[in-house]
Amino acid sequence: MPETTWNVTSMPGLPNPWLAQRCAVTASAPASLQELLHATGCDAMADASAAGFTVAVWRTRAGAVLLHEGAEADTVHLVRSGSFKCVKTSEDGYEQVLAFAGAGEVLGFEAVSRGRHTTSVIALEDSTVFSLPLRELDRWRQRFPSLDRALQFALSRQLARAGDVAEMMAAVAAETRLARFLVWLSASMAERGQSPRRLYLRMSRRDIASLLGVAHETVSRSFSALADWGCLRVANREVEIIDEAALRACTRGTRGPADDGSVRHGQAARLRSAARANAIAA
Amino acid sequence: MPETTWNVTSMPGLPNPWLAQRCAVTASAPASLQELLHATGCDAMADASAAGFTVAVWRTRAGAVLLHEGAEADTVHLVRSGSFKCVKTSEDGYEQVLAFAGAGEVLGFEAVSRGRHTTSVIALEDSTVFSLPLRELDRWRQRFPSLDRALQFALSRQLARAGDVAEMMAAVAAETRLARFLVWLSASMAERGQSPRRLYLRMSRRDIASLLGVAHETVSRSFSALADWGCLRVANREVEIIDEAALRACTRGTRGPADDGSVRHGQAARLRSAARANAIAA
DNA sequence: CGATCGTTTGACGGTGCTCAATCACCGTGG
DNA sequence: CCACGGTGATTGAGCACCGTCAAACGATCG
Repeated sequence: MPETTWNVTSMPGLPNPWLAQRCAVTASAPASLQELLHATGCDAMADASAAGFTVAVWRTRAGAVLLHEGAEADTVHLVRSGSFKCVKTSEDGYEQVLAFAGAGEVLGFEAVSRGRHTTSVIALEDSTVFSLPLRELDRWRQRFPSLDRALQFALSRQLARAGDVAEMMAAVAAETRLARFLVWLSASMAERGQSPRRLYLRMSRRDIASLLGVAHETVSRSFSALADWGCLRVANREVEIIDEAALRACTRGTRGPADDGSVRHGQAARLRSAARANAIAA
Repeated sequence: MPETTWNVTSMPGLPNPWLAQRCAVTASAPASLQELLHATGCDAMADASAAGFTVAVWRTRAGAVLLHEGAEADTVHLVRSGSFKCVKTSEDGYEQVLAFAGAGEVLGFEAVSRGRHTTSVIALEDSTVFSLPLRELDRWRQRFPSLDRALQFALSRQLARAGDVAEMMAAVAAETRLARFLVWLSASMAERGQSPRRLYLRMSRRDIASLLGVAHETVSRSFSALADWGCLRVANREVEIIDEAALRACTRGTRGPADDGSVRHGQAARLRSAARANAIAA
């Protein structure tokens, strides 16, 4: 299997210059359908007729751009290992992070309806993806019902995750947003069989800030606050959840019920006491 | 065709009492596959073998709950006419709006991966939906490739829309968020062949506020501001876009590029002058 | 070891959230 | 017919939180 490598320093025809970034994506050994199904976490069994059938696998280095916003779409990817961020880059160069994606997640499917990718996808670490050519996809799905089921399952999860992201961004207090993000991340790790307690953040503070819709300094402050309140132990990108109940208490706190007249002033003070109360109760 | 009607005043087994709401959903005359395909906006042609094949149609009154968060999922819906809001209800009763959905959009597909619905879906006006039973869906998709294509197309668009929502919520200034929402809504109306200038908002200010992640008073103030700046004419729920260029100017404004050191102070003042500058230029 | 980037912490000012009052709109019932 | 709540929308006032700017520190990599 020849290893093809290419670098894209400029993407002619793209609307804005910020999209031009170095791209380091290489082909790797193809994988069996069985392995793809396993990655999705869907319990579908490989079809009998799938013997010998393989799907292409690509390797991406940390920081590499797997999909370019605005580029023509010919492939859908499914994460095999590693992690990615999905971003929209605006004219002034601001990177809005829409989601983080780990093993089993679909990348680039939005392009099916528009022909072009609506987001850029960037690897947060050295990663591998299954590549499904759009040209063949319909045929493959018809031939291998298990592949079809796995894809529908993954798409469904993608939609659910989009809702989760909105829920994180919608919180009032910055600490609440971060707490929700960490609980979400913890759950994601648990789903993949990793420790829900000890988290290693593959993304920068700035990326987290972008996802949550706050300034990156505020994320830093929120980490410190949650650590002060005894929820976390933070060392750079290593986060340990000390008191899950207290952290979960911090995830509560919305804009309040539509028709409730109760007093609801000083969100930050409320959060502090909530975390403390939970710490004492434990 | 008998018209079956039922009312659900309480949903036993649901985690929280706020989810219990009156539900007024009735069966209507089934529709052809051809009509379903047309609703999606996908250009797939109906299959030859689809003659006589029909899908169930439901009618929902304004305010009715089509899908209950936490309820077991057995159906996927596709909007035929009208509009809906998708909400997550938290323990304290706050309704977080995740999205608004119009004709051609998929409702309830997130449940495929989790078995239960993760959001409630509420009709904003009298509406109709195509109902696709999950039990039959895989079989139908296999028998009618055009149905399959339409569904994939709609799912893809759903994912793209989730990104749009994140983009709206991510903006710094409240006026920017509202401006993005209005531009988005205008584009949605145009896609469906309606006027992109004169908008009738089916949702309340509170719903908009929830989607954008701000207080509903702030939405009201932002409407007034955009009207003052000559972008809009606002009369209750009727909105006319007077100066699209000025409105579009208000959609710009992010947290600024990652590595740019230029001065960026007083977002509100910037917006005012941006809208004015555009108004003068025109 | 210097350069660059990411992270943390501080200070200050502005924006938006909370609370509150008012008005408009609407269906109901006196 | 108009009073009567009820809901939704608008506007104002005060203050808390977070964004902006700035500087220092730490990590990583050449």
